[in-house]
Order: sequence, then C-alpha cells, then structure tokens
Amino acid sequence: MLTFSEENYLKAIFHLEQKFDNGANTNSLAKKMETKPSSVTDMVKKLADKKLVNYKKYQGAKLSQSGKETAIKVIRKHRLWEVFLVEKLEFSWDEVHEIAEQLEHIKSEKLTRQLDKFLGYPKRDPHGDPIPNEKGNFTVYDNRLLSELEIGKSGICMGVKDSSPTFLRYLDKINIALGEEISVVEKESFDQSIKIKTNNEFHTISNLTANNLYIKTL
Amino acid sequence: MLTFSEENYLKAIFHLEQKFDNGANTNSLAKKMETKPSSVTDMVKKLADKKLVNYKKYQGAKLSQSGKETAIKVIRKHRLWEVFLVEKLEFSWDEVHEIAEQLEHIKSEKLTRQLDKFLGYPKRDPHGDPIPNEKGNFTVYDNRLLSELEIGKSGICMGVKDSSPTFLRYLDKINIALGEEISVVEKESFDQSIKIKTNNEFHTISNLTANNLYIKTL
DNA sequence: AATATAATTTAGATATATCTAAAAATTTGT
DNA sequence: ACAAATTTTTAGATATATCTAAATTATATT
Repeated sequence: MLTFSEENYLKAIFHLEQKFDNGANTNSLAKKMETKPSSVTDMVKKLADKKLVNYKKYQGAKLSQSGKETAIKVIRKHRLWEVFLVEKLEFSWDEVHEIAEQLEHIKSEKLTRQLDKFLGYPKRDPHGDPIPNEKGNFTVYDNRLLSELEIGKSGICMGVKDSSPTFLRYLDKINIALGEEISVVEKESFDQSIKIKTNNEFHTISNLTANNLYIKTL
Repeated sequence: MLTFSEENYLKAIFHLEQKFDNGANTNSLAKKMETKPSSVTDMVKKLADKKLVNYKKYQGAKLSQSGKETAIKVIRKHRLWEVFLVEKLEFSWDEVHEIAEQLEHIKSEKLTRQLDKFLGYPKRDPHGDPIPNEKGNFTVYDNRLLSELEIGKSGICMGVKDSSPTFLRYLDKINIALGEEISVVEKESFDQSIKIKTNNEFHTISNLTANNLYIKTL
C-alpha cells in the first residue's frame, strides 16, 4: 500500500516524463513537488526499493512498468473526480484541482469503476485532459496555439495566454469557453485571420486572438 | 489542519462519550483505535494542546466544544459519502464503511455542502444512523430490540442478532430489510408475538424473530 | 488501611517524510 | 582538459505517530 506522498511522486515523475525526453531529474522533481532535492533523492530511493522506478545515482528517475501503471491509476482517479465535481456538484473548472488532489488517493478499485460508470465513462476531464480507461489506456493530446492549427483540424480549447477580463469577455461573446471544440475552417493569408467553427457557429478571429488560445489536439 | 489520525481519535472519543457516561478512558480508546494505551496518551496530549479535548492525567479525555464540532463534521462527511456510495454508485450497505473511512477526511466545506445538496439532504445513512446537518445538529436514536418496542411506536431496522441465511431469507420473505421502517401494531401477550406494519404490509412475527432484530428509534 | 490488581503514563526506540549543510559527482565554459 | 558552476547525494536533525518496557497512579479486595 503506497502513501499519498509516494503516489504524488509517481504522478509527478509521470508528468515530467511526458514533457521532457530525459525524464525526471532530481531538481525538476524537487521544483514540481515543492520540496528540496535531498528529499527527492530519499524518496526516489524508496520508490526504487519498491520497484516503482529505475534509479541510478546522478541519472534521475524513470518509472518502471508497475510505477507507470500506478501513476496512471492515480491520474485516472484525479480526472474522474474532477468530472464528478463539475458535472454533479456544480463546481467550476478552476475550483476542482485542489479537491481532486485529495480524492485521487482514495483506495478502492470498485469505487473508481463505479464512479466511471456513474459519470458515463467520460473521455476528458473539465480541463480537456484525457481520462485513462480501466486498463490504463488513453489518448495523448498535443498542446499548441490555435494559430498553429491546420485548416480542417480541430481541437479543444484548453486555456488562454492572455487572461485579461477584456479578452475573456470577448471570448464569451463569440461563444468560446474552456473545453469547447474549435475547428479551423479557413485561413486568410493576408492578415492571418482565421475562420473557425464552434458550437455550430462560424466566427472569424484575428491572429492576435488565435495566438492567445491554447488548443489541445488528438 | 488536523491529520487523519487526529480526526479519527476525535471521532472515536465522540462515539465513546455517546455510549458511556464516564467518557473515553485510555484503555477503551486504545481498544477502539486498535492501538496501545501509551499511544493514546501521546495523542490525547496533542489534542489537548490543540484545545480539542480536555485532559487531566489519569482521568480520560473529554471533547471540548471545538473538538465536538470537528468530530461531528467528520461523522457528517462519513455518512453523506455512505449515502452517495449506496444511492449513486450501487454499493450495498455492508461495503461502504471502509471507503467512507477514507472519504470522511477530504477537506472542503463546499464539497460537503454540495454533496449534501446533490443527495437531497438525506437524514439517515444506509445503516439508519442520523446525518448531522451543516450546523452539526442531528437527532439521536436509541438502539434496541424490536421486541422491546411499545405498541404504536416505530423504528428503523438496523441489524440482526442472528445472521443465519435461514433467518435472512425469512426476513426477505416478509419484506423486512435493513433501513426499513417497522411499526408495532399489536402485541399478543399469550405468546409475545407481534403484529407489525412495514412497507404498508402487515405481518405477525414471533417473539423469537422480534428478539433478533435491532431497531433504531427516534 | 494495606496490599494486590488494573489502568495510565513516561522514557526511550522505530518509521516516514521532511529539512539544512556539507560532500561528491557531473556538466559547462573557456 | 581543467576549473567553475551546477546538480545530486550523503549525513545528521526534526516532526508525527506509533511501539515496548518500566514506572507511576488509581481502584479493588480483604
């Protein structure tokens, strides 16, 4: 039985491995875990003893197969609980992370399974991140700017670079919200404005706007 | 911020105070917490430092006002989660305790409030125990045998003394289940058989049966 | 009231997860 | 390739929650 701390480290290592090819080195892990490098070394050794990571001195930590499976299970729980909080308990997308950080450590396979069923086997959490299924499989998305999206492709709106009220009010007006699917219909090479489709509506947005929207694609 | 362990002690002290007038002495707490008396002394001192219990050497622990409020909040969460598991996630009443022991420690006032609302402000958990409201108020029930119930009074079926399959099948047959409300309509002094009403049906049950059913009354 | 028994506390140890400060290894820059 | 800078590890300390064994206090018995 793993402690909360061990599970949190596995999750952090998993995310770092997704992001950087060289995996999770001690300093980046320390930053992510908001702790000191020496604490990371201690914990990584413990995880290595439990065969959850492969660790060689001065060479960072890499998840073993079972470490990866464990990390994915925790992430699956985190994201399912986020869906629950937003869909069933009227939370907004920005309030759920902290609570899900707690709920993700509840140990019961049946609970996770039943929660998944109750929520209708959702594929994405309220932030658009994919939810691993019971076997641990999930699709990896690519995060980029809307302006980088090719014609005909679509993605989920994941966040904004510029979070000024003015910009957010503008997004509201053209019916773009977090989690919304946006597809690129046309691109005007003259001014790089983009015609998009979202919610079955068409809008033409400026390059500036498209440069401020993060999009997650399959 | 209290640790899980501190919260569990507060809960245990609360339950012991409800049950025994002399409150929670070290040995009974140790038995309840499945730990050693010396560990209990250590923890009780810590809780006393935090003003959650009043403690004088060799005189057991008594919850302070704030300790009592904290204990009730934990119990409220425990019982709300039990309702959630049974009503929404298809768990049966005997599977939920262990998971609720974990969920009761999740810290978020809004979560508890929204869960309560989502469940329709239930008054009892799947075992018939009362759920404190947001202010910490709840009705105290009395646990006794159905055979001790007076004519005209009613109660909730809480458990069976004899849990043999034969007996349980019999209960099924006359439509008595855990959580069911049963009222006593008539008592036959000749053989102490009892006429009861449950689910809008009337049944006459023997004294032996009535002696094997635990009933919770207001 | 003295003594035996039971309950409780203290003292000292172990586990976990953290820390600081110092040492060691690796990487970088010239 | 060597010194400097950076990264990582080690050693030793602290916090929490537990334990065992011994000491202390309270309760029960005669």
